[in-house]
Amino acid sequence: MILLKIDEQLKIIKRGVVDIVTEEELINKLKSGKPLRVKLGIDPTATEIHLGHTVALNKLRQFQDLGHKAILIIGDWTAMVGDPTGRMEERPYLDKATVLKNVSSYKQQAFKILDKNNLDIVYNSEWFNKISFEEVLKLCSKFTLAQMLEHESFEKRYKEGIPLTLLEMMYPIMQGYDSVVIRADIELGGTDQKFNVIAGRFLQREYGMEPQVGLFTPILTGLDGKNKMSKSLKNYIGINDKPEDMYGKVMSIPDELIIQYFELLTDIDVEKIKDIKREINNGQNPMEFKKMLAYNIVTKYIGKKEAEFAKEHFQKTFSEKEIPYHNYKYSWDFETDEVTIADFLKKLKIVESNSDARRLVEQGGFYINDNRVDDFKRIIKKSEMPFTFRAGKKNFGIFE
RNA sequence: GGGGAGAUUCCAGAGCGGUCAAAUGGGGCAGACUGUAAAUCUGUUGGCUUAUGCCUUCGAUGGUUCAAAUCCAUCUCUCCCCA
Repeated sequence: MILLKIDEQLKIIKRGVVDIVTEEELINKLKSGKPLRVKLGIDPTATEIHLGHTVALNKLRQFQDLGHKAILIIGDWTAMVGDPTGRMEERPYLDKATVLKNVSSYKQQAFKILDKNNLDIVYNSEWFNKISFEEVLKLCSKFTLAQMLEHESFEKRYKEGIPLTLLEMMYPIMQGYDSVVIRADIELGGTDQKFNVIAGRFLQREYGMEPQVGLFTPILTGLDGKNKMSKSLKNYIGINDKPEDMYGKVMSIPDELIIQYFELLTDIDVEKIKDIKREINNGQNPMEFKKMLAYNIVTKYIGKKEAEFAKEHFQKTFSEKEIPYHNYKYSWDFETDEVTIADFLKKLKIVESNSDARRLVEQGGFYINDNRVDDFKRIIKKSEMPFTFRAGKKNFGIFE
């Protein structure tokens, strides 16, 4: 693989990157002409990768395409500890079985973005299972409390009197040690990873290595337009989402996020994105661009055919107010031929309790065959099939 | 090791013997409006065969009382100050 010229590489590398520590070191590393070892760590704390994760994954892919060596660290060990970054409370300690379960699905999802060929996948349990306590102490001796408190999350928690354990403070050290073990030249991460990445630089230096360069991508804002995209806040778009859901979720983002999403989640040319920005500012309906964005994202992560489908689905559902019941087919799966609304909704996992169901009905959010149901005591009969139902805005389907 | 403060429903945070399923705000959900945007407004937000009824909930366990989130004891956890 022949590497591109340095300035051409830099142009690609720097797209969507908000900070480099340091650019000068990066250039020097590129000048060596050798493929660089580019590290990205992901902790399998949940089963699903969402678009927030893909920002850095995309960047890693770009390095692969440039001929560098991608090293994906699966933090099966660090996942148990949990990254305390940005957290105001201790994360529940994940058990090994859960983590292992997450690992396999993570890998499958990561391959949607990464090139399998030029990729090393390593688990940090490989070294953390073996590390001696002596070595751990040695690592700890490199850091002072004051250094740790430079970490904003730690300082904040400390100052506000919120519990902060030593275990959590070990996290940056562990992540840094990963870089030492795999001899990373570059580490990718969101800006929130700065402290952890810099800890890696620090440790590498202590171990007599040239420090890695930190390359930071912005944090993708979630669907609520306020917080970072995360599973726990339920403001995410999953990489395994159904095409129509992915499309729909993109359509539901606040307008202010459109440009950010274009920049971080699509391969659309930077100049083109600037044009879009200008047009929106000139009063063009942002919805049109949002549709384009949604189409692009679905195409990229799922496929063109699915994107077409999702687009049509959206058009029908929301623009023409025709609810596509037929896309969600159900068969009569109840124990009896007659069920109450509460049982119906509980079985479909739309509500969790009878009270919940009652509320939904009382508030006018339940429809059968497009007729609002006011009577909570109404019985749904198998003989009514086929019929359509709708509960709130997001849940609907047809029984046939 | 010593002293002090605290643990409340999804979150923050009131309540400090009955009127407490527990104020208020945030979040969630539903409705109106709309571009499944934002903003706004309204309702709702423990559970139960809807009942001015019952059950479970205010860190845990025991106790006092006709009655406890509220008082007492012990325990667990957290924060602060001093060593």
